[in-house]
Order: sequence, then structure tokens, then C-alpha cells
Amino acid sequence: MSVGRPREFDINKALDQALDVFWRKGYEGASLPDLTDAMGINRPSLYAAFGNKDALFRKAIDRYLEGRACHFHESLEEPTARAVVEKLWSGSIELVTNPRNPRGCFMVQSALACGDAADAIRKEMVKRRTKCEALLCERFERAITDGDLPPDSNAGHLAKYVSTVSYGIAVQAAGNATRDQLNQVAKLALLAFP
Amino acid sequence: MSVGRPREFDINKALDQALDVFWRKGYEGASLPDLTDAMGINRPSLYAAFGNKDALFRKAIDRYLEGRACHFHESLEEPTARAVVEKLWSGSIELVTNPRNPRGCFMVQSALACGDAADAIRKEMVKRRTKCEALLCERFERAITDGDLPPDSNAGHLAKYVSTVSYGIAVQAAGNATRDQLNQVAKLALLAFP
DNA sequence: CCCTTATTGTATCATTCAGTAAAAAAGGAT
DNA sequence: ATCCTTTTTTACTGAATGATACAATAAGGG
Repeated sequence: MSVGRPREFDINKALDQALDVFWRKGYEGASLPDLTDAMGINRPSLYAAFGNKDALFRKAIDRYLEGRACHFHESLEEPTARAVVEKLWSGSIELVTNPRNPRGCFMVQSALACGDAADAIRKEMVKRRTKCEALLCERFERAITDGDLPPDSNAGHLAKYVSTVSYGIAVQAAGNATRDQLNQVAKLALLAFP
Repeated sequence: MSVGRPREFDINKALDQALDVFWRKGYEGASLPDLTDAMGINRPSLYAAFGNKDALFRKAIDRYLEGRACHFHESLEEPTARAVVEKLWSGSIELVTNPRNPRGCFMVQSALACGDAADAIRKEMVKRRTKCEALLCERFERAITDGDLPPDSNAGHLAKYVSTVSYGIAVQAAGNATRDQLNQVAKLALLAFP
């Protein structure tokens, strides 16, 4: 098939390892030695396979959303708006407190505030979070059309509320909040949902 | 009084400038040139007055909580638990969307995830956030004792919920959320409060 | 008016940062 | 077996990092 010396590492496994480092340490806090050590490759291999630190991070975002955080897109397919929110929050709680993952949410904590050099990354994360909220908003608009939500509901406000609670859960998990505590929070937060 | 060459800068004004830099760029993202430029002093003056970057940051935490974010402690003195929450959230929204401040909340975004060198700072921020939540919890326990909240309320759960919404508001503000949008979120979130 | 004390400016320290050049190594193609 | 292409390895680059040494400077106390 491919000509030349075969690559000795699995590119997706390496990307998963890089994702974990970025997740735990943030974009700025993750140094190239941190990344290459975790990925089990040396620096030129990283650059050849992924471009540079910026490009590697962007690939890690996609990997996160399509893999570890796939509960988000799945939750949108639930039959009712309330079920969407329940699945979204419970899935988030499972993700951010899973001992196999770094604590907290990659989309929130990997580039929330940073220096000038990383500002493009920060903006990209803002865009991604906004995009997720927009998808949630569309889902609620459909629920209103379907009569699933009251006709006087405001899909935008609801989407922002649901997103806000998700982000708050992520910050709590980055501290020492337990799964049970966060489930209690979600249960309480659901009272505000129509 | 003091002997020796007098300091040429106002130490609290310099600390305020440093706080702003840490707030906008995070602990790791703020370089010493960033800090000294904003503070209008040179490096040895910074080290003589504040110790080092770590010590400067810790002084900035106190400055933040006692100054810009004083609404938190003030809100605890409101007569009812509901009024506490209303003042806490509205004060937070004012703070994190005030154009005179960096976007978002210093306590959330200055050291949420970071490299090994900054891990002590990250832990300190976790401890501080936990402390604020504990104060909120105590206030709600008092409200239960006073009959202000229903006797079957769980102060711990309520405190965690209120904190979670606050953190979520902070993340939203670090994005592009407007004050009006966040006030809508707070209004909605208040429906879940007894 | 000198002497002590503290701050300021300059210049520099060793270390770490992200990113690469060049040669060695491992296969497939001819 | 020998070339060709790609990956791996080693070593290195210039720039930026946090932190200081040292001398010049400016005030107050005796």
C-alpha cells in the first residue's frame, strides 16, 4: 500500500493521549515534552503527523466532540426537550467525573483565559461552545413547533440556561465535586425547565 | 517614618493592574513583561514589593475578593435566602460583564486547568471557591433555622446549585454572552429555588 | 553633611519554550 | 540487491520564560 517507512504509532491513540494532556493542563499548560511523552513519540513525529501544537489541539477538539463527548449530539435526538436536557446533563456529569478522564470539561477548561499567543485557540473554543448552544436552541425551537414545549417558551433563553448549568457543572467537577452532588444539582436545575 | 528611598508607585494601584492582567490572561498566560508593563514598574520593583509571580497572584486573589467581587460577601447579609441568591447572581452578572473589567470571573478562569508549575495556584483557587460555597451553605442553614427556607431544604444542595449557576454565568461571560442574556438565565434559574 | 536604607534601572542569569535540519532506519518497488 | 519514499532519531535553533546581581539614585536620621 503506502510507500516509505511505516508509521510506528497509532495516530488516533496518540491523538487521544494528546487530548488527555490538553484536557488536564489546558492549551498553554501543555508543553511539547508533556505531549510527546504521553503520546509515546518524539517531536518531529508529532510535527509530521499533526502539523504543530495549534493544529494538534484543533484535531483534539474534533476527537473530543466525536468521541468522549458524543453524548451531546446523541442527546439532541431524544424525543422530548426535557429528555434532551436530562440526557445532556447526566451525560456531562458522567463525562466530567469519570475517573478515566481528567476532571472537568475539555471545552470549558482547556482555553478559557490565556495569553496572546493562544488567543486564536481561545476564540475557537468560544465559537465551538456557541455552536453547541445554537444546536440546542434549534432543538428547542423544534420542540416548540411540535407542541412539546409551551408556545410562549423562549428557545434561546432555555438553551442559554441549559448551557450555563452545563458549564457550571464542568467548573464544579474541576474542583472536587462528586457525581452524586452534581446529580443533585441537575435534579434541582431541572425544576426550572418547563 | 520609613527610611530609604520612597517607593514611586502606589502598591494597590499596581496590584489592581496585575489583577486585571491575571484576570484576562490567566496565571500561566500572564508573563512578567505583561505584568510589569501594565503595572508601570520594572521587574526588580515587582519582586521587591510582592515577592514573585506566585505571591503576586495570591495577593491579587485577596484584592479581587475584597474589592471588585465584594458583592459576594455583601449578598450574604441580605435578609432572606432568596434575596441572597438574587443579589449574588445579579452582582456576578454585573461584575463579569462590566466593560471596565476583563470578561468573565477571575476566580473561575485564572487557573482552571494548568501545567505542573502552576498546580499549587490551581489548588488554591479550588480551595477558595470551595470556601465561598461553604459560606453560602452556612447562610442557607441559617435560613432553614430561621424558617426562611422550608425545613426539608438541603442547604448543601442549594449552595452547590447556586454556585454552579454562578460558575456557568462566568463561563458564558468569557464567551460573548450579554448582560441581558445572563439576567434571563438568572431569572430562569431562580425558578428552581424554593 | 555624611551614613544608612530602600528603590530604581540596566544588564544578565539559567531554563524552558515551540519548532527544525540532517542523518539513520525501515519498508515497498524495480 | 538497489533505489525511493517516508518515518524516526539526535541534535540543535532563536526566542521567551521567571528570577537576580549590581550599581546608580533618592530620601530620612544622626
